[in-house]
Amino acid sequence: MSANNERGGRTFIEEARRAQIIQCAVDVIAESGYARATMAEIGKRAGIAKSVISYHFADKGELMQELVRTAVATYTQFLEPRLAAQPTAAGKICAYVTGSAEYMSTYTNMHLAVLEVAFNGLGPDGRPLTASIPLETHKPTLERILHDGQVSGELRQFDVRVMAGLLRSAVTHTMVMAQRADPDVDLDSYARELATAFALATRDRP
Amino acid sequence: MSANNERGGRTFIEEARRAQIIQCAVDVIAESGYARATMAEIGKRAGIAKSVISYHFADKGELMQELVRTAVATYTQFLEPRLAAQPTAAGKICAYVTGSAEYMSTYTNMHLAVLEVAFNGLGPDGRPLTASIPLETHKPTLERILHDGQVSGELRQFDVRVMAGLLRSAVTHTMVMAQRADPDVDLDSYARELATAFALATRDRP
Amino acid sequence: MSANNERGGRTFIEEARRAQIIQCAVDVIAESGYARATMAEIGKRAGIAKSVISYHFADKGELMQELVRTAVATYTQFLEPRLAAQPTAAGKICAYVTGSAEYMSTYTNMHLAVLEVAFNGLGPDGRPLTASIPLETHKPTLERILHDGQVSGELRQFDVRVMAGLLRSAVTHTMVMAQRADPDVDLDSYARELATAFALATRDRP
Amino acid sequence: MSANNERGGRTFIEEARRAQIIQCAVDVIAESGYARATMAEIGKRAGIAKSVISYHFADKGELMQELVRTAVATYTQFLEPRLAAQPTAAGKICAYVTGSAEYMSTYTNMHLAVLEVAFNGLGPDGRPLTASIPLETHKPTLERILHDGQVSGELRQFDVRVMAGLLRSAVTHTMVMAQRADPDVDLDSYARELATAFALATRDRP
DNA sequence: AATGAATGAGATTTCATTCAT
DNA sequence: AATGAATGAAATCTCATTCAT
Repeated sequence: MSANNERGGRTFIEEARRAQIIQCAVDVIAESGYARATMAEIGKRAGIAKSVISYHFADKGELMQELVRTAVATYTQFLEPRLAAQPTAAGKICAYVTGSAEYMSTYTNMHLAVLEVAFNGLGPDGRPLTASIPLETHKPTLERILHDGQVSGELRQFDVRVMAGLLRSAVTHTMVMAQRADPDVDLDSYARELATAFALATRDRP
Repeated sequence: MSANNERGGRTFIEEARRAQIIQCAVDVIAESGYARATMAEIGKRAGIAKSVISYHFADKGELMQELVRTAVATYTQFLEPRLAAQPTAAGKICAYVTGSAEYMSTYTNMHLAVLEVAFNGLGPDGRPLTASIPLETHKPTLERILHDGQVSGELRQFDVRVMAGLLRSAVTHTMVMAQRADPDVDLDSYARELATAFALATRDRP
Repeated sequence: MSANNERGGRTFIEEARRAQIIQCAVDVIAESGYARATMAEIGKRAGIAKSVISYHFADKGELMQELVRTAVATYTQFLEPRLAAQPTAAGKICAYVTGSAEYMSTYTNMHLAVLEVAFNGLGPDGRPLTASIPLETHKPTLERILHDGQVSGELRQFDVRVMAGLLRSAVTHTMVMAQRADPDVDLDSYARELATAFALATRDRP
Repeated sequence: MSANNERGGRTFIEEARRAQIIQCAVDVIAESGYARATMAEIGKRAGIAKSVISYHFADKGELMQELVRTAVATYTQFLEPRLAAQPTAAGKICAYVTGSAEYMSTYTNMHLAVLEVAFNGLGPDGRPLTASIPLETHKPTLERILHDGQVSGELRQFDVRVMAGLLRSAVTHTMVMAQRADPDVDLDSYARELATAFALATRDRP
């Protein structure tokens, strides 16, 4: 890898391989769980020797880090316009829930994989990173949305951190569990149910 | 272990050892994460050789299974009277959330450990058991409560499975994340905030 | 290994195994060189699985460290009485050279192995330890002997560090090379030749 | 490489590349030790891909062999006129020691590197070459000088192989160790000390 | 002449599990 | 009932080497 690793300056082919490897890692993790996602398994899935992974990523940690980075970027790009399109806080909340469901339908494995990594993966220090970075990604955004809604009088007075946390859980936990329990679940209507619940829980006038 | 394992017929000492080992596993998992909870580490914590664990449990899977069984039983015993004490659906929902917070304060490590196991552990088939048994434990109970509330006209018409799922997530995910982010968080008031949200989201008349 | 590693408190059997493993490592290194002395190779020589080595030593570094420690202690125990028996500086110098030759005949592999480790081994920091500790072991002793000889007027005025260095080299390098070139070399007479040279090079009156 | 490798018939550019690669190998080995001198590292130092090294040298063994050959040739060219300039055996001995010190000051890395290779490198058979070729290079020359000195009556009767070995060690071991211990050591005066010692140890009349 | 990419062999280390005592 | 000792499978990572371009 040598100099390439240091940010920027990567071949087209290299980018393609990295993307392919990340995708295979995503698939293996989503289908078989983090514990089974060994270098050998990922390599087998990609049809390459496991040392090829070592060639393109400094170590397993970097691979997982890149996987998470990719997933978060994809998710954010997916969600942002949908949030921006809604003028009201209620609209944004609904868009967050339904948009996440839509994302989850489109990028199922990626959504599952990033959660697996978040819960099972270890940081560089060897300690579990347990959802530290990835899952908290959108919390600041959510808190701002909720806060603005309270200021404008659209939403009632509640603890924004609690509600933001519940919103995150609804998306990264509730829906994921539902889909795991029944892969054929209709995420769309599931999300609408959740959105209704949040609308009632957050609106100002009872 | 010989014949003893097959349910029943365990010495008093045996039971004590098993309980001790489970407790040590709980502590190690809660403090250091599932990945670090090796047999050696658990044994060290218990002050015994790791082979003693193998002596009392068929394999690591059985240990984890028993850990989960214990935790679920404790949780259920803790929660049941609190639910029974509430005549209304709204009361039961509130009791579920606040009771869980109370449980989480009392049995912090157990609550954390069982989630770690649920997310990271592997089933007998080698596939991740991801929340299969443990997290779904109270879902039927919750669904019944919600359903009864709808029938009696106390609660509005929503999809009980969705709402039950969200309730489970609030307890096993939202609050846990909150505590991880800030170990000094006041779980009591956190739970009250959640309870309010659920009251608004589920009550019949707006 | 657990608690045992922490100094003291080792089983008899464990000590025996450690000694056996060290001895096998010595033999492999002396016969095939440091590069070939892999865990697998050492294990094979000892007739044990390579993981047994890991069981008794924290890592390869600790094994090498113990090997060097053992060798240095053996060498020192061998040499000390021979030095103490000589009252004069000249006698001690001669005893150092001839005693080392005798040691080398008795513990050939150990002498060779410790030099291999010194030159090829890596320290905990990953940098080569190149003879740092082991080879310098007796230099202070030599320097004191030479210094005392100068003070008493028995030896001429020379730089004691240079002469001590040359003495060390004669023993760890000249004789070793000679034996490698011809394994049947008579170390005894070889040492006597060296001793004569040093006597002439150090005595006071020409 | 095709046919070029077989001696002779190398482009000017080819020769330049080979020389550059050898020099970089020398520097890496001297500064970081043999174990760290991987193809990748040497390539990085030279600013070329590691496959370029494979292109110019059959394998790592050939590179090291060429490195040693170059170093020995340089050393010999450096030393020869200094030896020839001295008519007496004593003068040649002194010139050998001081000349080597001068060489070591001028080509520090090369001197260090060739020793590293001699001690750590493996021969074509996979066995360590341990100083076989390189370190013995000048021993015949030294033995002849010593022998001639004895015949002419200038030097006393000693075993020329032993004394030649000690002379080699003084240069390849004693001085190297001294410089490693203290990089600022004054090699010139160090060499003069050694020369005096050898003069006393070898001259005929006490 | 040069190189990026790929590869496979091999080294170290971890860990659940087994076994004789 | 307990344990120290041993084991083998598996995982990660390194490195010299090869090959198509």
